[in-house]
Amino acid sequence: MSQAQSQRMEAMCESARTHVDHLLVMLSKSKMLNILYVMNCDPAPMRFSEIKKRVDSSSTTIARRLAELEASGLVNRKAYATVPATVEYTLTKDAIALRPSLDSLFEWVLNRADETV
Amino acid sequence: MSQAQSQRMEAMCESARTHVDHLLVMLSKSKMLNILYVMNCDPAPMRFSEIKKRVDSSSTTIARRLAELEASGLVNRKAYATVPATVEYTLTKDAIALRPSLDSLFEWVLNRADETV
DNA sequence: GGGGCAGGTTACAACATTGTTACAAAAAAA
DNA sequence: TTTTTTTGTAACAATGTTGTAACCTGCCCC
Repeated sequence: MSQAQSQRMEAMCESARTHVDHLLVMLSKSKMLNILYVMNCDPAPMRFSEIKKRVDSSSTTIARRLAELEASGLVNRKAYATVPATVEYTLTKDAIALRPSLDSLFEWVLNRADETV
Repeated sequence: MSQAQSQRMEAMCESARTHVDHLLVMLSKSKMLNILYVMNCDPAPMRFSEIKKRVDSSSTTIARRLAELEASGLVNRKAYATVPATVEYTLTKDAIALRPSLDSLFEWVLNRADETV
């Protein structure tokens, strides 16, 4: 392999690593797993207030997380011009692909919590 | 159901919820998923410096995370009286049960990172 | 006019987390 | 003797994150 190729490959690995890091940092933010989980449990579009209620956090945090998820292409946001406003969130195909992992992760968490009680 | 029973059940749910919360908060800490992942990838006991190198973080953070994992019964710590000190960490049975979830989660992360590159 | 609703945004103070630096201990190596 | 190694810990300043309270937009209802 030429030095140029090797450098390109290193750059690609570097890039992939930062993407992986970015995803992990995002997933590690508070309430992020909670949000993904409640949205995964119910395939129907979910409104802001419903997510907030199920996740049990402040509007600010929920709004921040949803914005981050949208920016990363994991949720779609659809606003309707009703009064009062209606906004629906749905998981994208990419996020739905996370479902088995999250199911299995939460199964583990719940099992563990059961045993610890 | 009597009121007393109902109260007991609520308390249990409450307790389970706090345990779930506690686990999720722990899993959401920085580098936590990274550590669990690198330890899951290699079933052999792993030394502090090796974990630090693979996860790429400061000693302080790695030490804090490992202490938290040990306190939660997810890793075992074994110190040998060698010079200089040797300390080995291994995942407990509980943590190993997390393996399929983590594998699948990281597969998703890596796939997603690939596509985004 | 005043109040309410959904779905936020903004500012800010309080709190939590991070990395850095310095330090330790103990024996072997230089 | 000084350095090196491993595995940390302590203190601290810098940085990041959180919730709260206030506010906003429409429009409808009283």
